Amino acid sequence: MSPKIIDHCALEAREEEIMTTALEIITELGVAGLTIDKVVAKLPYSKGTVYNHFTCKEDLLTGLCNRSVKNVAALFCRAVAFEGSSRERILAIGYAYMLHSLLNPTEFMLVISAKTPSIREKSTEKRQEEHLALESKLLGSILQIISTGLASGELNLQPHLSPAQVAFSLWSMCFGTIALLHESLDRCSVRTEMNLERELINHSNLLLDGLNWQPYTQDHDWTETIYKYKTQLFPHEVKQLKRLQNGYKTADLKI
Amino acid sequence: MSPKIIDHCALEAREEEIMTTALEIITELGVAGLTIDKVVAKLPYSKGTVYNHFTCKEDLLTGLCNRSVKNVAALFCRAVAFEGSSRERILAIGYAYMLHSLLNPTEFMLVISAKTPSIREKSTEKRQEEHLALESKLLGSILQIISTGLASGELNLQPHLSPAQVAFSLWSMCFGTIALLHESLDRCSVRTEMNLERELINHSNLLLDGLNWQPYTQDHDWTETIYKYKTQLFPHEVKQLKRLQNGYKTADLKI
DNA sequence: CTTTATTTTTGACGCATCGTCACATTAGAG
DNA sequence: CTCTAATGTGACGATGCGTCAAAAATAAAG
Repeated sequence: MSPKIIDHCALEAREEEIMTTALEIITELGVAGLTIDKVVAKLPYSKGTVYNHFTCKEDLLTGLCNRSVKNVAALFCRAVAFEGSSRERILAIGYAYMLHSLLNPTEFMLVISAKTPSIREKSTEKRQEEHLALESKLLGSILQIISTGLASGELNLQPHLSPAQVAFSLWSMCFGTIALLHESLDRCSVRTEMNLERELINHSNLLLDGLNWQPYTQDHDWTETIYKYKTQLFPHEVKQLKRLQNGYKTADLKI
Repeated sequence: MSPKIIDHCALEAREEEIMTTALEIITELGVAGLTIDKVVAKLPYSKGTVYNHFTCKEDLLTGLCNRSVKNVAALFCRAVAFEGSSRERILAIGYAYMLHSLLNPTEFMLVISAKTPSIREKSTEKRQEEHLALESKLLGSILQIISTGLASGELNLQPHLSPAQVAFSLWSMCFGTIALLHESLDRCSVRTEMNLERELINHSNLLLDGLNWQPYTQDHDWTETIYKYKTQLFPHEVKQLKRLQNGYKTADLKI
């Protein structure tokens, strides 16, 4: 009677494998170069099997995007646990977001792509919901820091602002800054002169000063805080990033 | 000798016609539903002619995006000319951006789409450059207001911040806020409760307070300023928006 | 071991869309 | 009217998507 029932674990592993292969192709050929046929060609499975996991190309892209957001969420959790003032921890969130975007430029771009109607329109309801849930998790980390800031008195909200609104401001600020500066990596424009790390910290500090989140920018040595992020909070990621950037440099010299 | 030589004006008019048709299709069927064949079918020209104007679908999308940015630039120019303090004028920029995004949701989405690698990768160098030039124009309007703010003493930049950096912060803040809240139009999530106008004003005010751009949020009646935007600066656009929203409501009721 | 019922995989196929290119059309100069 | 070069046309090959009927795989029952 009872026939082959596939291990749920094995299924998930394969889904992971498909996504990894897709990401390789995207990194190599760009999002536009991604083709289900190419994915299948690189994989020991057939097209039908891939379509058992993802209903269409767009669904696959949303899946990749979600995997990326999961990684961001993990970084955010570490930022929440940073030993320091609440303002140091909220700044660490932005720093984590930035690190992630620099370490995984392809995946970060996917997050933007996935917000695009042409992709949203076609991907599964299920994966859409997963995406929203993951984003809520991100906001959750931010809200957590906000509430400890409120509790400690370092942050005093003006009456017309709710924690959710503040969390949203912080998030959209990070998103906008990173999204717009990311392009400068391979394009020349007004933004070329800009440095993502510096701009993000500046922009964050402006907003946090505006919120009256203490200590103010001028009352604290933020360089030192950032040094702590680099050495204590995200040492592994920073090392990886340096290796990546040196790799690029060497590659450029060879040309 | 000299054969049929097409009027430069006529050429441009036709390009405009193609873009308008494409936009109609996108509004109706979404970006994913856009097909060159569909555009051609709606047009009295053939496919070859369309391909004389745009090298591929993506190039057409970038063209549409640029047309949209041109309209934003026009609104920004009006914001710059607003009679009021420099802070009122810089806030008007964000308000203009928001109005545009609400009035032309399809086109605003296109701006995000056009930043997507899959589209950028394929569109013409020429149109890419045009896009950057247009963005510089937007930043130019912002910079103009910043410099009058500096001249009047209402804005005092901290030494580590350049006007360009401030302009960039303002731009990315607007972009991020609008981009992330725009989705709420047709999706339910944490953000549903949020109101784009209120959030954008809040977020702008936080940032401007952080910059010490006077008058501060609590020292001025911003409700009145926004009333002026609505009645004096962008009366036509606001009226159009109200009509649009009423239209939606009526349409909903019919279902 | 064979049978059977059921799940899973397969890849050829039909369909849609893309972008091209050889040919047709057009408008003015001779 | 004829010739010429710019412009327009749409049939065509190529590519990629998503499906589905058939094949393979699996595990319990006989």
